Amino acid sequence: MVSERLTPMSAPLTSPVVTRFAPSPTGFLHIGGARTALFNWLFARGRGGKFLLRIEDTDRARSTPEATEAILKGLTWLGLSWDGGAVSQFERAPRHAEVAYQMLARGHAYKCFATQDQIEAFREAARAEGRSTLYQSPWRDADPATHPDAPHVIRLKAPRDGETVIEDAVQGRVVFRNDQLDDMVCLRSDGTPTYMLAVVVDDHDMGVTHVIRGDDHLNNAARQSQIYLAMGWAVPQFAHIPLIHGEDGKKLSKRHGALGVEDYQKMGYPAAAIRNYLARLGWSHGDDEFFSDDQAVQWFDLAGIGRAPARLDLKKLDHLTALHFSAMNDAAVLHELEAFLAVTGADLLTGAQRNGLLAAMPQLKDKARNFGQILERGHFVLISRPVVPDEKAAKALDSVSRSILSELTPQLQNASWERERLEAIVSEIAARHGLGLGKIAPALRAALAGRSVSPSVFDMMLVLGRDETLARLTEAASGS
RNA sequence: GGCCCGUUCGUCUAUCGGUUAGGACACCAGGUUUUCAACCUGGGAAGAGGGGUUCGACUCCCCUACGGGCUGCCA
Repeated sequence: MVSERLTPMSAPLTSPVVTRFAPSPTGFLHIGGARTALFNWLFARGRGGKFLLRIEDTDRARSTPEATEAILKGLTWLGLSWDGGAVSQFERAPRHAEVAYQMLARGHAYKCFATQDQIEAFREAARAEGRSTLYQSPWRDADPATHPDAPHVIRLKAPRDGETVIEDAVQGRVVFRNDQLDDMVCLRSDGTPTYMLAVVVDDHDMGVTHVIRGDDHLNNAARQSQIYLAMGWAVPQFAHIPLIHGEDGKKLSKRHGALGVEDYQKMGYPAAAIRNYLARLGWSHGDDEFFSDDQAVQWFDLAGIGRAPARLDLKKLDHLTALHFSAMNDAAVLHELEAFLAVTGADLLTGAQRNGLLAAMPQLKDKARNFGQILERGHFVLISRPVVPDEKAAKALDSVSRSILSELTPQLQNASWERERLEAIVSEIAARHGLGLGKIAPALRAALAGRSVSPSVFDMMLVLGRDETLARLTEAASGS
C-alpha cells in the first residue's frame, strides 16, 4: 500500500516539478481552494519546481473578471506566488479544438449528431429499465459518409473493454472498469472545448507533472487519462486530496459563513497562521503542529496527505495565530495590522499611533488570537487625552481611588522610569492604604486606558512615558 | 440505481502487524495572578459494526452501516 503511494509514475525523476492551481472564476477564493493552492505551492517550492496558475474560464456564463480578481488577490494575500502570468483557459480554446480534431483524425474521437433531446430520451429509457444511464452514441462507429450536415459534438472514442487505472499519490491504486466510463464530449456543438478536454490539453502544454486537486476529480482523472493515452502524452502524477468540511462535518457551503480567504483576513488572522493551519489540515509531518513556511516547504510531501476529509476548527487556528504572532517580529505584525485596517475599512494609523503600537507591540501581540485583539489591547496608545473612561472604568475611579492616584502622582514625578521602580512605588502606596495591588490597579487602568481591560498597568506606563502617564493620572485624579 | 473514495479521543492527527494507542487544540478540576488573557499541575476522552487471515490486528482481506464524490454539450 505504502509503496504504491510512494511510487512515482510516468514522470522521470529528472524532470522538474511543475504544479498548478486551476480555479474556475465563479466566486471568491474558497478556503478549500486556498488549501489546494497551498499544497501545490508547497510541493513545487520544496522541489525547486514551478507553481503555475490557470483560470478555468471556459464557462462563459458563470465566469466573471471580478471573481478572477478576487482569486488573484486571495492568493497574493496568502503569499502563494505563482510563476509566470495567470493563464486564461478560454483564450486557449483554438488549441483545444485543434487537439480534438487531431483525435478525430486518428480515430480516437468521433462526431456525434445526437441531439440533447435524444440523449435525454436515452437516459430516461435506461433509467426505466435499470440499465446504465451512460450515453451510448449510435454515431460511434457510423460511416462518415452517412454523416448529416448538422450540428454535432466531438466525443472521445473511449475503450469499452478493460480497465483504466489511476495510480494516485494519495488515494493509491484506483481501478475503473472502462464500461463505467462514457464517451465524453470534448468539443461542444458550438465548437468550444469542454472542461475535460481543456484541462488535459492545458496541463500537458504547460508541462504539469503533478496534478494536486480536490478528490471530487478522482473519477474525472480516469476519463482524462484516456485523453492522454489517445494523444500519446505522458500522464501526470495525480494526487487527489480530500475536500475540507465545515465544523459540522458537512460539505463547506455558504451557510457556514465566512469562506473566502478575504473573510479570514477580515477576521484578523495573519496569513502565516492560515498557511500553517491549512497545511496541517489533512497533511501531517509526524506530530509537528506549529511550523514556519520554510519548514513546511521542506517537509511537505504527498505521502503525508490523509485520505479522509478534515473539518475546519477555528479554535485551533486561533491557537496557531497566537504562536505565529510570537514568532513574527513587531514591525511585521504592525505592517500586516495596517493591511487588516485597510480591508476592514477602519481608519488608518497616524504616525504617532503607529509608533505607539510598535512600542507596545511585544505586549499587544503576546498570545493575541487576531488583529482585532491587538487593536483592543492597543486602545490605550491609540487614544489621546482627555481619556474618557467607559462605564466599567468609571466605576473604578471613585473618590477614594482618585485620592490614591493623586497621592501617586508626585511619587512618580522623579522616579526612574523602569518597571521595577514603578511597581515598587505603586505597591508601597497600596500597602500604605492596607490594600493589595489588585485594589488600585483597576483605577490606574481606568486612568491610563479608560477601560477595565488592558495590558498590564506597568507596561502601559512604560509605553506611554512619564509625561503622558502623569498627565492621564492627573486628569483622572482631578475627576475632569 | 451504477461506479469511486472515506471512517483512530469533541476536532486535527501519530501509528506502516506486537505501544499502558502518542501529541496538539478544545473541555473539566486545582494552583498562580493588577483586568482579559496567559501560565503551571492534574483529569476525562478514540480505533463505526461484523466476519476472516495471523502466534498476534487500529494496521491486511471481505461484508454491513454511515458520510462524501462522480454519473452534464458545469468546472
